[in-house]
Amino acid sequence: MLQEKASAVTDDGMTRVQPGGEAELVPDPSRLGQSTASSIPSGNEPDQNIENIKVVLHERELWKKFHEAGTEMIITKAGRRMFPSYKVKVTGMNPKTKYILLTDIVPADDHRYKFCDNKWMVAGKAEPAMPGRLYVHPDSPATGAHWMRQLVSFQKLKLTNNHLDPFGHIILNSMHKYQPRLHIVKADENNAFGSKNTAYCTHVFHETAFISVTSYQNHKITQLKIENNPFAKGFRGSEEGDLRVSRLQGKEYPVISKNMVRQRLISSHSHLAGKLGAGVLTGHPQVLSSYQYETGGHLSNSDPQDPLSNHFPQTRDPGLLYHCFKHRDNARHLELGCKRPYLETSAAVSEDHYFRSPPSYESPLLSHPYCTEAITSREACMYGSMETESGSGDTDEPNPPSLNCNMWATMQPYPRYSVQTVEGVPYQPFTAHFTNTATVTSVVPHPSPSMTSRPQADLGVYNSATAQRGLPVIPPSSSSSSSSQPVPGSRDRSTHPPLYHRKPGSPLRPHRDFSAYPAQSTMSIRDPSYQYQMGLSSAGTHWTDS
DNA sequence: TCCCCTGGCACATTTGAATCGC
DNA sequence: AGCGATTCAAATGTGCCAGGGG
Repeated sequence: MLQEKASAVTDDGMTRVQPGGEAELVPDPSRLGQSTASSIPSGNEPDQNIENIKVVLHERELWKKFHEAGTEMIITKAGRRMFPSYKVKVTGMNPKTKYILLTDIVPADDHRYKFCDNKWMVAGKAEPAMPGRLYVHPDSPATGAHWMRQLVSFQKLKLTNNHLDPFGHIILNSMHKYQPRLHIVKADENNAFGSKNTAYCTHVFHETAFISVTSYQNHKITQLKIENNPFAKGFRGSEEGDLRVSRLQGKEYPVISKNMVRQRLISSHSHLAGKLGAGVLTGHPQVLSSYQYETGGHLSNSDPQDPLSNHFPQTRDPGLLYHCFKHRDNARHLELGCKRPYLETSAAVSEDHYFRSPPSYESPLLSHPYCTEAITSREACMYGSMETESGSGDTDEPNPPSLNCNMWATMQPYPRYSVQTVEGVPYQPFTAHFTNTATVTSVVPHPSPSMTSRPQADLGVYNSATAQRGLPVIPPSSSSSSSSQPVPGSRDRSTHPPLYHRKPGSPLRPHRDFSAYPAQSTMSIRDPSYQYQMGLSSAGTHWTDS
């Protein structure tokens, strides 16, 4: 079925799916100097150019270096930036059309990893996925000219392992593999985000996959970070990362860190060298399109160098792309579960916050308005959706200021989650969840036995204020972000983001653009049924299944 | 005992307000 | 008064480490 409707695939594995269901051939992104980005345009305006948008990963070579070593990203309770930071160069946009750029980070597979013998190995089943969140670029929405004018940087994005993170950081599980994704949503006035005409595309750069850690496991990664991250300059200097420590401790001899000892011991006894280049990656890429979910097929990786290329499905069904939403109700079978190290401290965050009783799977993210304190910051607009539900009072901010950023709830797609496709179902436009609880709830999938322990919250577009007022609010632009006001008495701008104030004249009035969402057409941008990812590699060179 | 996480630390960079000169 | 350049303290980001908990 899906295969029959599959779009044409280019000889390089790159496929374009026309909104109308037709496929067109596009150049191999790698040949264009792009990373293995994939996009699946959506919407019903074939003459619009969202399907022609090209995205190039900035500092791809650096990303590759990390990828080859097995990228690790530190996650902390307070939130940690990614390094390398996620920056892209976008071309092919309509200069006058407004777009929203956002990223999310989804599990790359359903494994938990451990660093053993100087390589990553599967250590078991993944913890239940964290509530998905999106990071909306603070410039959003902005015209294509704006996006194409310069690099689009998501460097302010922060990762946390705090399940109750109130700051909108992207919540991840430690020792799990993740894949960042970029979504481009057309949001011009005639094609308001969430309207029937909404078009979007998703780009995935396989070399940006990483394993989240609370402390670096691979010394190679540590060194790469120190060498390349300006903020880590203090640890530079020959072997002197260690020498510095020794100086600090008033010792004449280098102090070898515990980690280094471990690394070096391991190195000396392992066959790392042989494995490094082997590309032994069996952690299956799981941030995959609905096609894979549906067909179990594999999409070819557009990156010919990626050993996992042939793990990706090549078929894509534009029809599925457009109408999956309702199918999800029947097809997404979830068993909610969640590691909750922080939940236990909060009575308000009850179990059912994470464990919704089937069959009416209801994402806690979506069923409970995000209503914590303002999570907006000067730059970051990361929107969560789950933390506060009815227990919003548990946050540190007793009186949450109104939130002017959108809240985005995301879900973590896993390939094994099947998405039942019903042919003939009308196209369901991409609809951001600037909706109230009821609306969101109405569209979340129901659990099924085929899906286990994977809370798949809808990728809703949430705004705390919106959730409370029922009015959607658009993310602030970066220009307006500079006008943000710090929280009085707050030293930590990251942990106490200032309220956000949109400058007059900022593009797109939120209410105009987002208030008219058809409640019943809400869908998830991260709903695998709406995702088309190609060339997604799940791991670095020595991320291996046991 | 091992693994993982947390909080504190020192250092470097970034940011923005204050100051100065034109 | 307005503008741009400079200075400097505060804020922020970073990896390392000791210690704690499961």
